[in-house]
Amino acid sequence: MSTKLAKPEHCDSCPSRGQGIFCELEKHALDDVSRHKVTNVFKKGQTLFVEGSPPYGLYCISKGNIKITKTGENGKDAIVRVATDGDILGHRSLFTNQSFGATATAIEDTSVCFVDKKYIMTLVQDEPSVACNLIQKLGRDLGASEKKVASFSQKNVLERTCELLLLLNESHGADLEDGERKLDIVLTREELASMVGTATETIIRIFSDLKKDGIVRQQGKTIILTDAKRLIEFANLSQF
Amino acid sequence: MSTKLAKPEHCDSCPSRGQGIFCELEKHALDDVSRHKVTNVFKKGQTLFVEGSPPYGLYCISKGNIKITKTGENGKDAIVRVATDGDILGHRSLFTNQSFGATATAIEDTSVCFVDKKYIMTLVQDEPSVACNLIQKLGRDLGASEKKVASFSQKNVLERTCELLLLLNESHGADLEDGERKLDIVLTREELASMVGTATETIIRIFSDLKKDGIVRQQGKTIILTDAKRLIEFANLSQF
DNA sequence: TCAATAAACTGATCTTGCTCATGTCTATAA
DNA sequence: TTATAGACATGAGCAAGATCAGTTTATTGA
Repeated sequence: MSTKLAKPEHCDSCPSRGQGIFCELEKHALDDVSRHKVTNVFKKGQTLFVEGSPPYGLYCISKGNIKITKTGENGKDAIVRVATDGDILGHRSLFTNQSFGATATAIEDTSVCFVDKKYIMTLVQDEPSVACNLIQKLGRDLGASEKKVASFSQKNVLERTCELLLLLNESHGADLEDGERKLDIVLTREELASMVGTATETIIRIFSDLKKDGIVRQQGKTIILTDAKRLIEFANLSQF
Repeated sequence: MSTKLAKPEHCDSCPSRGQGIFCELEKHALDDVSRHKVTNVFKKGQTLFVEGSPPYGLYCISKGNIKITKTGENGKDAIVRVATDGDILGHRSLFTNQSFGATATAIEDTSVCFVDKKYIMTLVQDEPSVACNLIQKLGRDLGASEKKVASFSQKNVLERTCELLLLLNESHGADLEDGERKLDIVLTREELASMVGTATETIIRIFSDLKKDGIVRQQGKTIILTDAKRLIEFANLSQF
């Protein structure tokens, strides 16, 4: 990881400007947000916060990827969500006055802005657009989560794996020549397994099958979807 | 179902007053909400809305229970959530401008108030307390949903079943003599199965085991938890 | 640059829970 | 009352996927 991550001095120049919850704010209001934030770069593997601890504010991802995990009794982690550019973290716990329900860990070097709890609370009161964007973010997260719950009830591991690849395609996919799609996120087999809710060995087996069938291929650690259409069939999807 | 459900003329006299998103509104503002709502009683089995259709407003449950289901390719339903007194429905789709991601069906005769989309949107803009309560509701729902995702990844069917019973205890439990807890919601084995994400036969087997072990018993259709402590052990829970 | 460690992979075996088949019980309607 | 349907229950066999054990291939770091 030699990518140098800039520490944007102002939200205006944030790589994720336009996607965050502050995107509709007027200039002077955004200036104010800028003054109240602190930017930090979290190295791959570093944790932003840990399950069970109380939230002190809101985390906005400027550039990078963060995994949100819940640890089970057995010690195995479940990745419930991956947050990327423009996504926010800690909002759920912050407004429900609960301690963090999950742990946030950087998957790669990621620059994150932190906004103090007190400030963000008043901002939500004063700026309806921020509240609305927050509601939208939460709504989308909830929708994604409930879809996941349904998948667990109704689909087998292969179907869930293909579904995950399609979701990663939506969030991290980039066009390649030949209509191929490159997933701009590096995940280990273990991480993929704990996103799908299966054993690492099972994910490995499924991936070798998908490679044999010419549906995915790999360029180093990067996954490339060569045949997204067949992936949709495999995932057994209706509405998307 | 001979229970006569009142149609409250004013939100002030709503059985779920104090739990809803309007609970912090001043009298005149609540009067205004009352004027903009329509109350309906949905008979057991009736649907409020169907997966895929567009939302026209917000549903507030006055009294009763509604199941939120997603239907899979196989035709089997997954119950992703049960909404009860004071809960709202349709908020997720309403603010994300998506069509309904799931179907809402009355589990029992339930009285539901409907508030028009346009009105609720302006209300969220004008009344920070409504926005905040909405954020909180969404946050709690998201927390519950992500906990469910983790359970699917990490727990077996028995553990998930016990976890469900404990959740139902939180939301629908009432004290009985001898420290027993009565679950004030009637669910078929099939419904329980689609909440846990397993086959109906499996839930039946697990319930007969739990009965044999003296952990639950039944009074007609009503489930009674006789030994909640052992249920917690069975569910393999850490934080609750 | 080589040792140490982590990640990726493969095969064999075992377990959980699904499916299918069949039967009982209970409620509701004719 | 009996017919019919839906919910509940139980057994047997099977399959998906977990676990365990071992090998190979990348990464890292001193």
